Amino acid sequence: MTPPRRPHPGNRRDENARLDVLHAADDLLVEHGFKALTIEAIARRAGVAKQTIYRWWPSKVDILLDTLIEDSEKRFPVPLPDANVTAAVVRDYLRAFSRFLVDDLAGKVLLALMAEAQHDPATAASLRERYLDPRRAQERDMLSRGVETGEFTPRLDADSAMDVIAGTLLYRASTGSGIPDTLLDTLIEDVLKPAPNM
Amino acid sequence: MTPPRRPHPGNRRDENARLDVLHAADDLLVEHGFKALTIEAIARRAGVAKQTIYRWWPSKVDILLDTLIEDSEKRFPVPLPDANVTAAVVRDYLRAFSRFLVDDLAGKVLLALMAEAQHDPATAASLRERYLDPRRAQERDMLSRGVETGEFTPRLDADSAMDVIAGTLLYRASTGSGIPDTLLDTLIEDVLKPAPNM
Amino acid sequence: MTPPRRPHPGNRRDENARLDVLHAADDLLVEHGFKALTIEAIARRAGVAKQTIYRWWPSKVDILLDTLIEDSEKRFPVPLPDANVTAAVVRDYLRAFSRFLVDDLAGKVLLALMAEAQHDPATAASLRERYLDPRRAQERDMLSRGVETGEFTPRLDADSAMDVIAGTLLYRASTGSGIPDTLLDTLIEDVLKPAPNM
Amino acid sequence: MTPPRRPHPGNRRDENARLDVLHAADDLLVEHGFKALTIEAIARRAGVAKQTIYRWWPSKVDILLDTLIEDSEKRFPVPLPDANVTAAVVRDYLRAFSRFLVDDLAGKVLLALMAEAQHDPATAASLRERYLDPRRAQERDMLSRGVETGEFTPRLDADSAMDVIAGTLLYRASTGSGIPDTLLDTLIEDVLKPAPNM
DNA sequence: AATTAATCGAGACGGTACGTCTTGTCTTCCG
DNA sequence: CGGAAGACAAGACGTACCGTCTCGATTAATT
Repeated sequence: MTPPRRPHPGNRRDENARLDVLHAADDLLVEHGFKALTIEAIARRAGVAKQTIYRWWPSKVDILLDTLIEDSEKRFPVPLPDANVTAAVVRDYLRAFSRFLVDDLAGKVLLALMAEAQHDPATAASLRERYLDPRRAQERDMLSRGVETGEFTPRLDADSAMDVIAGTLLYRASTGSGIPDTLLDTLIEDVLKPAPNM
Repeated sequence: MTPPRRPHPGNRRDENARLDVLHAADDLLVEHGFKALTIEAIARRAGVAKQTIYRWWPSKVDILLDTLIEDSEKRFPVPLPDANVTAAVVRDYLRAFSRFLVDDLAGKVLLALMAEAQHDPATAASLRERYLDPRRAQERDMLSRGVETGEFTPRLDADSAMDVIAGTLLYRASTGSGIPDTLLDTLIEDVLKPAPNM
Repeated sequence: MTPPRRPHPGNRRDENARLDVLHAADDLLVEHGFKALTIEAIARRAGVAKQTIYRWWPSKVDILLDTLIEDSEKRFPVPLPDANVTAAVVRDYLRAFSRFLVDDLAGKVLLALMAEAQHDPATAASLRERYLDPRRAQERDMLSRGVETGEFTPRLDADSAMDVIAGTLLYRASTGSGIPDTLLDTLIEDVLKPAPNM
Repeated sequence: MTPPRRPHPGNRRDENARLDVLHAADDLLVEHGFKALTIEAIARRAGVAKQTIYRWWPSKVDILLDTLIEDSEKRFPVPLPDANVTAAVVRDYLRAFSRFLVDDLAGKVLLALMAEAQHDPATAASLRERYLDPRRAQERDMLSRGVETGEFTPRLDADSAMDVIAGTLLYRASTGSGIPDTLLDTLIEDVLKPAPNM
């Protein structure tokens, strides 16, 4: 009588449901903003029962984190640990990051999560553990190697330097100001102080 | 029947009610976070009717903005337009700003509003118009005068330079990392490039 | 600058305000029903301050009672105590009452107050004291004199007989069934049993 | 966290909640009157969420109607269509109705709904469709059969006769006058005119 | 004439209830 | 057992009235 909405794969986790939820959350965030991103709305849009969401994700923040981690890795991977860290490599990485924040719809997810982290300690913890800290470790490593090879001579430690750069880019992106190449280049010059033979 | 709990000032706005709401909102934000900052909770805590809040504030964000504007002016006023802008003046101003963000409970209001602005365009507009833009205009003016007198020789325009500094400080504060004086000093050195006779 | 809204008669009660309130209440009841008859709506419509209403009337029910008493006296006065009570006199009185209930907008006020009396004991008391009891006393007297002169030979006492007649008419009016003359005539015949030489 | 106060039967309607609401509404009406019968109060008393009430009942009137219909059927059922309609049967039915109105707490529900119907057309429609019309149809049938068998010889049609009787009884009950047996008996005599061999 | 006293329109106030929405939990039934 | 469906208790949303109050103006009667 009732048409089967979706083939149930039995007692294994339904990969279709998982993807539907991820996409629904992403779409809702982009289309209607974080305020409209309720569990009910996601379930409605994904054609999924609320319980299915609660079963697999502790909160809507974790849904976004899942998509953010996947997308970040695709859009602006940190250069591999064994790569040669030249000034150009770092600049390209930061440009990719800037484009992710400003032009990429997936970048909105990061901005939204950064904001939500300010409102909710649990989000702050998840975001830090699953996203910020791992990436920062890679970035710190990248910069450190650049410093070791004399490519950069920053006055700040690698972590603080990354805070200056990331903080500036996030601030510009979050206020909708955009990030011109000249701004980023000057920032790299002033903070990282690359060797003149760049 | 019910004893009057507070003298009604008639058909003029009740200053007591206004202050009670402001303080209640502030306290709730600090004690229980932005998530607990509901109109109902503010009304309950302030001993005020919900309608009194809706009558005078379009949203809870505007309540926070009212407290933020007052507190900012008290805690870290921008140096007056006719003041002599030395490197020390700028450094002191930025230190006051840093302390506001890190140590002052009122600083949490700014961080919360920055976050909420990311979630809600209306908040973004209010925050920009009533707080960020006016202060930025003063700060830009401050820096520009310092540049004119040769006190600073930044490679960036005054606005971008302020974005770097503010973005960095806000990022550090929002992640709970703290803002050591050495970080701020180096940031000033690298970005604003003060004259050596500082 | 501001045009004077209404000439104040000074420290005497403003008769215009009184009439405006009465008419506003009446109009609102007829146009939008009892549910829309709020003090705020009356004040709004009458162009009067709420306090002016609360100063002179204990409740909105008393406003309606004021209009009801005036209108009833005009539309269907009880025959004077010294009048000769013939069957025709009684029938004419009851027909006037029926018309008041069914056709007259003022009759809606009585139906509304009867209903409200069921919901609110204070209304029941006011309605009884200021309206029902005085009229019933006159009606009882009217019937009693008709019985004394042999015009009627009811099996019930005057009060119960009036309850049957009034109850029936109010029920028909309140259900919107209307009150045909034949129904009223038969009711008089069966209950009051007038002398055959009517 | 919160211990389950009641076993959840899942996605089927919770019969316990339904009964709790019905009883809470009934109790509140009897104890504090119609004015205190708010959805919030019912929910509070029943230990039920407001949404649960709004999910199943369009308005508080429909809650009362549910209880009224059940109680009426129990307390004073109309004699079955195939029963022999003697004067005694009709008198007993009307006495049960009178007792329901005067002595039974459930009778207050009918009086309250009759009153509310006067204030609110939607209530009038519901009350008529779900209660008054069905019962009246049965009563009309009862009387008609009594007339056909010569048990009664009323001057009025069955419907009008019932209006006289019901109107009188409701009026007496609503004014708190009570309904003595002699009043009811005389009313039956005068209006229905039963055959003398009663 | 100056003062006093009451009325008036206006509207702020602390409350309560409205009907809607979302939360996270729980239960049923189907595949 | 996973998943769709959806009932449930809880509680916030923003609005409408309640009845009380205070304001500043206006006007009549009393100094």
